[in-house]
Amino acid sequence: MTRKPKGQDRTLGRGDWIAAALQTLIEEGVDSVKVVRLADRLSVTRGSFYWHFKSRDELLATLLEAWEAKNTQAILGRAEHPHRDLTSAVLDIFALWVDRALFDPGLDFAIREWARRSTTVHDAVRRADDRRVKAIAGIYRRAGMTAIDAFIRARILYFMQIGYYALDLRETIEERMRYLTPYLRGFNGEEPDESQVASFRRRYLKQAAQ
Amino acid sequence: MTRKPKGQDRTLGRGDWIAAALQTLIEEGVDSVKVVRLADRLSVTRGSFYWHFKSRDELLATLLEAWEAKNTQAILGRAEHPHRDLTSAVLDIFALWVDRALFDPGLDFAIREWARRSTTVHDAVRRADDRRVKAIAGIYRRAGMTAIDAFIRARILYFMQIGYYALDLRETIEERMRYLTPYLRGFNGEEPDESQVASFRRRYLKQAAQ
DNA sequence: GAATGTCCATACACATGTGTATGGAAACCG
DNA sequence: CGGTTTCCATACACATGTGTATGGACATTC
Repeated sequence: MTRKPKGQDRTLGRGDWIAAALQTLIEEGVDSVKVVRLADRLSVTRGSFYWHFKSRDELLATLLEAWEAKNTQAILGRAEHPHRDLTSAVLDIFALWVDRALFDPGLDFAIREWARRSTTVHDAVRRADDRRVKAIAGIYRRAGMTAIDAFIRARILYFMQIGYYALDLRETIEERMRYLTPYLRGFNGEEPDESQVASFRRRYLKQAAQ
Repeated sequence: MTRKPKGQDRTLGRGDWIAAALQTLIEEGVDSVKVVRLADRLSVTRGSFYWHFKSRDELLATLLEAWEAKNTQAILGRAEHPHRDLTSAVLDIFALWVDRALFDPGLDFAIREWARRSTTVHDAVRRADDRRVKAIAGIYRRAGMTAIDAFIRARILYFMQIGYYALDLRETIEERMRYLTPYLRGFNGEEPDESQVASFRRRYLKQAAQ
């Protein structure tokens, strides 16, 4: 067994196990995050795992922390950033839903599914959802709505998107870009500025083409 | 072993296994629908199961059929029924979301979670979602909207509710009844008739109190 | 009331999963 | 270059799960 500390087949670290576990979590759910399978995937035996981790539970706790630290920030950052009008603010949130580099729905949903069977995870998800909805409500508040209307509109926007992921429709970018205007009309209760919609559409269709 | 064909501890049938499996499915997900555990739950051994079913897969297929045959009908029935105005039609849909006797979100969501790991189930869920959205779109069509606007509003209403279940908020009926008016305003883009809202609220708060 | 059918217990073979104990090879460090 | 540390293989004990084979107890039927 040759050791190459910085080569291709260098030795494994906690990070490698976590990365493999995150992918399995997203693709197959928590129940499929098994130590044996990860070992197979990484082409080592379980002996390695139990050197890096105390137990499977410790790995799972780490996965939750990784999600908590990362996935909510994208939403908060965009929602709290000041915008010149309501349309551009909501389009900025839409960008999260179509750009996987900004927000990973697979991870978010895998955690959410896990949350249904673990109170610890459930509580963590609830805190995250609260923060996200509050941040989006700020957009409608700044557009001049009452606190309650802003809160409800934020819920509709956010819940609808979570529902979209729950449905697991697997539409193409083109399909998703088709109905931007009626969505904005539905969410905001006002007619959107078509030039902003068009430029948003162009931008993400081009990005997807790359 | 005493046999009492019509007594309390009568002999088991397929239906008993299916009922137990459905409950486990809802409470713990497909991955927890194990033959051993069902046998424990029913206080028999697995020998009984393999008399009634060929395999675990056969049981799972039966669960999907049970859902397909039942849970979509509630939505279609309410949505296709004619109403005197938009508010009453949408309130009639709302009733589905608050009354577990009409629509079982737990079952629906358990199936949806299962669908993420089985293409057969995924296809079945997709067909059901299509029919549901089309039916709700009919409500907005009859209220005079264009086909596209009706379709998008139906999506927002339906997706938002699926998202609500995905969030697994566990609110009380009182909390859920609090924001009816702003929800209707958000969904329909018009001011709801407050007397209709009030009577809806009274009706379901009273029902919950029983 | 003997044969048949219905429902379930028991025992067996096998697969997959967790966690522990132990030792061994490469890398690092003095 | 000998000792220590780092990382992993191997072997073992145990738990949980599926599916099969077989026989036994009760009920039904003729």
